[in-house]
Amino acid sequence: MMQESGTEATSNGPANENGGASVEGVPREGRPKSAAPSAEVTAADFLHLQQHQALQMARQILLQQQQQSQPQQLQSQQNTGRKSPKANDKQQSLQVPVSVAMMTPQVITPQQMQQILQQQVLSPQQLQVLLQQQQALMLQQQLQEFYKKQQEQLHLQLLQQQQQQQQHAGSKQSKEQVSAQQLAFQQQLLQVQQVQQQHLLNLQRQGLLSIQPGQTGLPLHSLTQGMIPTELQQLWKEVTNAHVKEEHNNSSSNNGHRGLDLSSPAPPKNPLLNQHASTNGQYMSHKREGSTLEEPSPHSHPLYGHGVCKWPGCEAVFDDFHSFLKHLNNEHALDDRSTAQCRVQMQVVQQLELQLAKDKERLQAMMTHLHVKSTEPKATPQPLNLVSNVTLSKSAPEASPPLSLPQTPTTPTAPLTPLSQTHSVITATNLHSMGPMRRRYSEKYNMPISPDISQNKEFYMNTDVRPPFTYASLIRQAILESPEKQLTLNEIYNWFTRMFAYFRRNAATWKNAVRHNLSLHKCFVRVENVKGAVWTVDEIEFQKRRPQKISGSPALVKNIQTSLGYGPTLSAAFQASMAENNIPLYTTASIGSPTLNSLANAIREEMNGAMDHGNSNGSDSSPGRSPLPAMHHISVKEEPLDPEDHDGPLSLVTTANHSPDFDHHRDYDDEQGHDDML
DNA sequence: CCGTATATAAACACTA
DNA sequence: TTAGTGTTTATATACG
Repeated sequence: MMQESGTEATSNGPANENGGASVEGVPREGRPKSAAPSAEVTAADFLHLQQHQALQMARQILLQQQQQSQPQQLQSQQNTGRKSPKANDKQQSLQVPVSVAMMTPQVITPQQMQQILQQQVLSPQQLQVLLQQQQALMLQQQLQEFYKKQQEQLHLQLLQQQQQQQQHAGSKQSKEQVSAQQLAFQQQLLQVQQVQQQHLLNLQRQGLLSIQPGQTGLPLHSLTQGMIPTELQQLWKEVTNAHVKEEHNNSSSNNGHRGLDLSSPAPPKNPLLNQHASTNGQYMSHKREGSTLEEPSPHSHPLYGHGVCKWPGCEAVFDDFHSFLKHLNNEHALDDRSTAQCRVQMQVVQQLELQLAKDKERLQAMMTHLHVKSTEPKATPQPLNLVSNVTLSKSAPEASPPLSLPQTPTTPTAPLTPLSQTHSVITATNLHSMGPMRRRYSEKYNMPISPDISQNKEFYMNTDVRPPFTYASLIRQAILESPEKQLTLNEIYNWFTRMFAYFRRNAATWKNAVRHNLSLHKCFVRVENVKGAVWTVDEIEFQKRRPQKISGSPALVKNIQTSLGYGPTLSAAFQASMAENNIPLYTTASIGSPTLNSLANAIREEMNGAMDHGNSNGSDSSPGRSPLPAMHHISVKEEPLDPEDHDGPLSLVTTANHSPDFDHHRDYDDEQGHDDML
């Protein structure tokens, strides 16, 4: 296992080495990473373009629906997307997203392929490339079909709605119904989007777009998340308005979107439902070896469908299953070619899994975003502006404006921190194989965590992302959150699984870790109980060990200890959460969250106990602020770069509530690119 | 390079 | 005997 994590950590690294240099990351980035070329902009723009087209399409349909006059001209909209200034070389592909098959590579007939293979004109590597191209081309063709179907479905659905609306023009329509309809519509859009992503994927695989794993995540993701929600919202508004105006009844419209399985969930307005669904989806993804692909059965074969051999690059037709089997054994026996093809297929699967993970994340983000939106309007726009300001004005010498912009929109959705983490994780390798939580929060101050704990909480509860806290921190929090400040081991387990999707798998591993931590750290005290034993937290011990951690930097320790008192690991998390709660989006959003409050209290307690001088702490009425000044101290002394960071948030606190987040966010992204943050 | 902190794995003991 | 709980040791990694 450990070995795994090691390699994974490495693979995670590439996420953003360059970004890491931005603020505080510079000094300690010793981790291995792959280079981070700069093709991302192109890829990102490409995706952007595709999304744009999807939206265009949707708009078109909407227009149609509302005006009921103009004919559909979806295809004509295809080339209206924007182009990246840097993407000149790729513009060709960018401009023809839907008809990529027209691009250079030509589809080779099975016979030709066989010939090529048999004559061994090509090296294995060349074969791979060729196969990839062929696969991509075929996929693209399929995708085109799918596109059409999607469009038709969308159209059909909307037409149905119109009809229903007309039919029931007299009756009244509940908002739930409207939203259900909208969701259905959204599902369709999502599907389109997914297809487009697959499309992009194909291009990547084909080598037409070179995107490094580490890079894709950030730009692509930020783009997708950034753009879709906002624009979707607009679309929905349009839809809503139209509906409201016409006052039609579409009670059964929900059924109109039966199109693809994805739309089935179509939850009326309950975000929890959505989250649940997505959570399940994540679970599904864990069983990767599972039934995602076709399962062999006595009468059918995964490589045999509709009378055609589905071996990559082979489309041989067979009337008879047995002849297919014969073919399979003869033509696709174990040899270099098959091995190479198998490797290619593995890559394909990997990519798809990666894509799936991304899409899941996006879905989650969208859900979260929508949920948030209901309670907290206009989260998206604000951060956006502020971010750019903050980023540009202060710490972000390296922050590329174009990137920071698209990034921001995502923020409100998925927790800043986690989101970025997710980026790296998902992008770099896969969700499940992250390295150990090495990254301690000793970098404390730059704990970007999320602005709103409740959001973070939700995020971690539903997203299979490793929380950026140490086991000790988590255990402590679990215990402190409990009414009696004591928990049994099993209760601690339950807390972990309840609060973090990540801990719903690999139970043996993390449970062992929990036990290990309980035993290892003096701060966890086992108390015999009537019915067994419970674990409690010895705060004094807990705080004791922090100085030790920091002791690494002798000169600073004093200052840190006195002014901060809190340790990197544990309180770091809390600090961050606190800080972010109070400072950023907090004012409005966080109030409702009990967890938040308890957390804040815990932190405050911790701070009070720990901060001897209390100057930083005492002066603050708000729990969130105290950490920051302290952090400032540290940063000034320990890391020259950080001050800027936190100066920013600090100064901004008074002025703008949202900006700090993003500042952090950016940092965090960098951080997380390198590591897991634990 | 070293020490510390953490994560992970695993062996082992104890107990219900 | 088994599963759960605790303890302990070993190893790897990140970081100061």
